[in-house]
Amino acid sequence: MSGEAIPGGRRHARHHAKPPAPIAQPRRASISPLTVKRLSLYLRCLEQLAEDGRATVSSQQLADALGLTAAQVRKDLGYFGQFGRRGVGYHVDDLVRRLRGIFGTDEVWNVAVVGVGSLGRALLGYKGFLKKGFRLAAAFDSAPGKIGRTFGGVTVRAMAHLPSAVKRQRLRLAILAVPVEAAQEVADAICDAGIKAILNFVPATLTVAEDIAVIPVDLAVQLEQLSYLVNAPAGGRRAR
Amino acid sequence: MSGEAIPGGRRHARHHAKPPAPIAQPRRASISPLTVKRLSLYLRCLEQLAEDGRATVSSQQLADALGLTAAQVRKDLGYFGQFGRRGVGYHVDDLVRRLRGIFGTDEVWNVAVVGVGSLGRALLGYKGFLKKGFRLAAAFDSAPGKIGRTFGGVTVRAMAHLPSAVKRQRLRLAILAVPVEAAQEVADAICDAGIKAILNFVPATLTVAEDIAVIPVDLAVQLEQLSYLVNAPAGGRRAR
DNA sequence: AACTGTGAAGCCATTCACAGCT
DNA sequence: AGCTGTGAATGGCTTCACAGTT
Repeated sequence: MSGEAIPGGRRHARHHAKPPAPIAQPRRASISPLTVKRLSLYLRCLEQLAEDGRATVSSQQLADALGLTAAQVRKDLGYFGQFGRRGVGYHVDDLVRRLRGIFGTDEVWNVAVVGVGSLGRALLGYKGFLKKGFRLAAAFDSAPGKIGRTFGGVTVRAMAHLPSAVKRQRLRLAILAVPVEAAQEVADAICDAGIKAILNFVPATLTVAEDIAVIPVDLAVQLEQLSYLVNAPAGGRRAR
Repeated sequence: MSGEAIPGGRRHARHHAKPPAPIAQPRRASISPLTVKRLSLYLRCLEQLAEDGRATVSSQQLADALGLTAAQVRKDLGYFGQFGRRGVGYHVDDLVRRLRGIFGTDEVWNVAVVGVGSLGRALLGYKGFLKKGFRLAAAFDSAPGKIGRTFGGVTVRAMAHLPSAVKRQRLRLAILAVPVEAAQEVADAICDAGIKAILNFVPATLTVAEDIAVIPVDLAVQLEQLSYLVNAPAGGRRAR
């Protein structure tokens, strides 16, 4: 009811490589979500390395830092181009730039926070997003008592203002943090307003159009994963 | 590098079914984390169905509600026992009970919140965890200004009290929400105190003993996944 | 000598398809 | 007839292993 059959479009004419590759954002061809998730971890790690002043890093070092294999690091990066230099490794600053290009976070994305309960407020107060290329730039709620109040420098507006804000502020991402009863209705409004992707903190499965991306973050589910692991007689531990 | 080589034991002499099967928590044999995650979603969905007064549900209906296939639902459940009745489906209340047994959440788990910044406070204020079997029962911080204050009915204590609280309150899970610089140090303290699993909100990879489970929840990473999907010229949308 | 990039192999997860209950 | 439980087939992700580059 959501992970629809993928269009499965034919695409991607493979033009053969160029040695170091010109700019970021090269070929594409439906990359696994697992790969994309690891890409985020590579980026986070590389940003740390850059801050520490490291110039280059090998796939093995990256793998060790994240609990992966060197081959996997190379393969993941290989889907997007040839970013390394044989015998040398990857240039940290360069790879950071390329990864940001892949995510689009070389430019700042404005993000809407919809639902300003305690979680929404906590997110508005977190200053770490900007460094990663995300600015929580607008907040919406339906409670009259919240509208007009300011959290983390952002003034809460009525839901009715969402569509115009989407255009004016070029909002493409929304963080959904409303009560579970309201979730689907609000999600519909968000999509109608022109938002392209939703980070869903609500413990409910949203039904949205095919071209809207949704990533669920259900904290109770995460705790359950943990209690399973602790409860399990045998079996694997999780990484990190 | 984490998902250790599996024992791979031969086991499970197939003793032919017992109609409804005795109690929950039957066989086990290193289940995929992906399966465990879906199990949480089944449970969430079933709890909703139970609230709505539904008596039975088929694998197809469950699959439709979550964007999966009926075969996958049956296979996932099949790892843990024979919970359904052919020709009928699954009894909702029964399956809820069995799934809770698998997660261990038929009893309430006390959880420690370590780091009472805005995110920690928001979590302490969220009342939805208890219904899922988790009680945020203790909070710790190192800032003198926070110690003694109460959030969501929980009084913040100094980190030094963690070890005794672990024993007294039988804390096995901790939510880590401290600043990134302190994360590894605090994680070490948490593990020393006897905590068995960590929900890690800090954007850093923790190094912990093999027998400690860690599940990372990096919100910037999640936003990056979304921006990738929106940025991507072609390719799949995510579910939910 | 060090290290990347990448086909091929291996492994794991999902889907298929159907036997077996109700 | 309806629906589960599960081997077998399929498909996808990861690891291997090595050619290629610095």
